[in-house]
Amino acid sequence: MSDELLRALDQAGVRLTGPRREIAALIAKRNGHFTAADLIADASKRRLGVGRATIFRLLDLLAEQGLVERVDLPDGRHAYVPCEPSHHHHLVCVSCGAIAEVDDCGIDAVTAEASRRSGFSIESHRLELFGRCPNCRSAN
Amino acid sequence: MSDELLRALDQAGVRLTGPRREIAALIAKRNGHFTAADLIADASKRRLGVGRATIFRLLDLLAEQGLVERVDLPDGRHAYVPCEPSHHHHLVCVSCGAIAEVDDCGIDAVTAEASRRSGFSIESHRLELFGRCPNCRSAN
DNA sequence: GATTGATCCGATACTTAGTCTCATTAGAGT
DNA sequence: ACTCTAATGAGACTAAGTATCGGATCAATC
Ligand SMILES: [Mn+2]
Ligand SMILES: [Mn+2]
Ligand SMILES: [Zn+2]
Ligand SMILES: [Zn+2]
Repeated sequence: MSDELLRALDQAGVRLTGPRREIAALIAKRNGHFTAADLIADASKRRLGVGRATIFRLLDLLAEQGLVERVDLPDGRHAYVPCEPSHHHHLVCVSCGAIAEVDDCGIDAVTAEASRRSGFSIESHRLELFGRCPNCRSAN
Repeated sequence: MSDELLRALDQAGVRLTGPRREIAALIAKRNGHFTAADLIADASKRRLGVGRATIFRLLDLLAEQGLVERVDLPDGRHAYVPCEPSHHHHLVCVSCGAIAEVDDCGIDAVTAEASRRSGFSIESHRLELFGRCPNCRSAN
């Protein structure tokens, strides 16, 4: 349900407008990752009158709040996934686009080692794992 | 020097054309990451007559050969870094754009654990580390 | 060194993602 | 209900990237 997104937006002190409710519903209805273009297509299919720019604006806002996270697909597309606001990483199914979240399982040791070897101080990292989800594994 | 790129291209069995030599030289002259737009600007500044499309085409080709790798910057831009063809990851200096390469230091354990928890089979991963290089650390 | 054919080229048109501006609307606190 | 500001949709605009195509050029062969 989109209630979660809306509640979090309310929390963030921004207005709960009509278009935002509608777009949030579209996002909630999706599974796996989606692009801005997907949402724009959804919206126009349902004849919601929301403007293109409004969708980009809401995605930015949600990303700032950590409610949605940007994923760079291997093919170069920019997608988003609905998200817990805490730090974690994403498993992306290359077959169906399903997403699983994993929290840090040992990454900190890796970054510490990389820092030691390179002399860099590490401020942030991005780890994306690509593979096949349980469904797609058994389906084939 | 760009000789390394050219040798590798030759190895790959493609033609060593004039434009490719010139673009390779531009890449070799860069340090840190660069975007297609950077190269296009470099080329036009030097009045090389190379076409925009040729630059995109060579970047694709180099990326296929693993001589250059695409990095998705935190701000969403697509950049490239000159690269060893073997698997490894990149440390990106958020201040000056310098790059260091680190090979797998314990990532496999992380992906194995993520796979166990999620049921995904993991086929590939992408790890990017962002921070400050030794130069930029001491410069401030 | 000339011939030749596939590869590669630049020009140009096109598509798509994303941003910006601005006049109008509508949310939320009073 | 009133008000003031945040947010909206329309549309122009920019920038990234792709597709097409006739002409140039590389490199293998003779
Ligand atoms: Mn997430
Ligand atoms: Mn590299
Ligand atoms: Zn799947
Ligand atoms: Zn630096």
